[in-house]
Amino acid sequence: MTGSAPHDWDVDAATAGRLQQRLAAQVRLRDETGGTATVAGVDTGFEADGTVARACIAVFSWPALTPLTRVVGRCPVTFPYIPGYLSFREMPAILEAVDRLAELPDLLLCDGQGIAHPRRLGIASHLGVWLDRPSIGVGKSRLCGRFTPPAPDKGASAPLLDGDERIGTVLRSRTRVRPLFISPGHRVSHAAAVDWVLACTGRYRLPEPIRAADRIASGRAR
DNA sequence: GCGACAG
DNA sequence: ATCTTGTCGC
Repeated sequence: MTGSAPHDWDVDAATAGRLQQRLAAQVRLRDETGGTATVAGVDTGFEADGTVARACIAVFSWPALTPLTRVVGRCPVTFPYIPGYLSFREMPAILEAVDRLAELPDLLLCDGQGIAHPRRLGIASHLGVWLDRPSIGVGKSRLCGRFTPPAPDKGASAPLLDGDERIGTVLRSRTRVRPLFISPGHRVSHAAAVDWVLACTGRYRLPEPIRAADRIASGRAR
């Protein structure tokens, strides 16, 4: 469907790191989400004792946010969990799910980081570049970067910094909840990334598309 | 050498 | 991520 080299997943951490550096150079931070008509949530869970990765992509219409379709992809796990290399563990299953989509969503909200990553290629950026699609990283906790806690009110935010470089936004998606770590994945700006997350968030901490994907990926819904 | 560390 | 009951708070 998209992508390129067949086996960029069967590598060791050192090779994966070089691959991340190379792909990070392709990330664009200009907002290109203008004509968005569909927004998808992407999340991965595990089954068979953590032996198999199960990814779900839940697609919604925009701006009505009506559920349109959802697909699931599975793949044997071949890469261990190493902070900073998450995409090499989960992307194979995500791409299996992508293959089951009739058409690519206009915008992808991924569970995990975008450029808020040591080499600026968290899973949201990796997927966005791979599919050449706008993507946003929605992390439930911090991987790297420094920040001052944002005010407790919904919408309050603080920049996530790595030295003097801005790599994301620490965002209070709901009043008095633990903040989310938002960062551009690909073809989205910092500001647009935050706007999209807030626009897709309803009564809960996580945006609806990700919640929907999460319920299925984690195996507690169908 | 000593912490930190997405899911 | 996943293993797990009750429990605290809105």
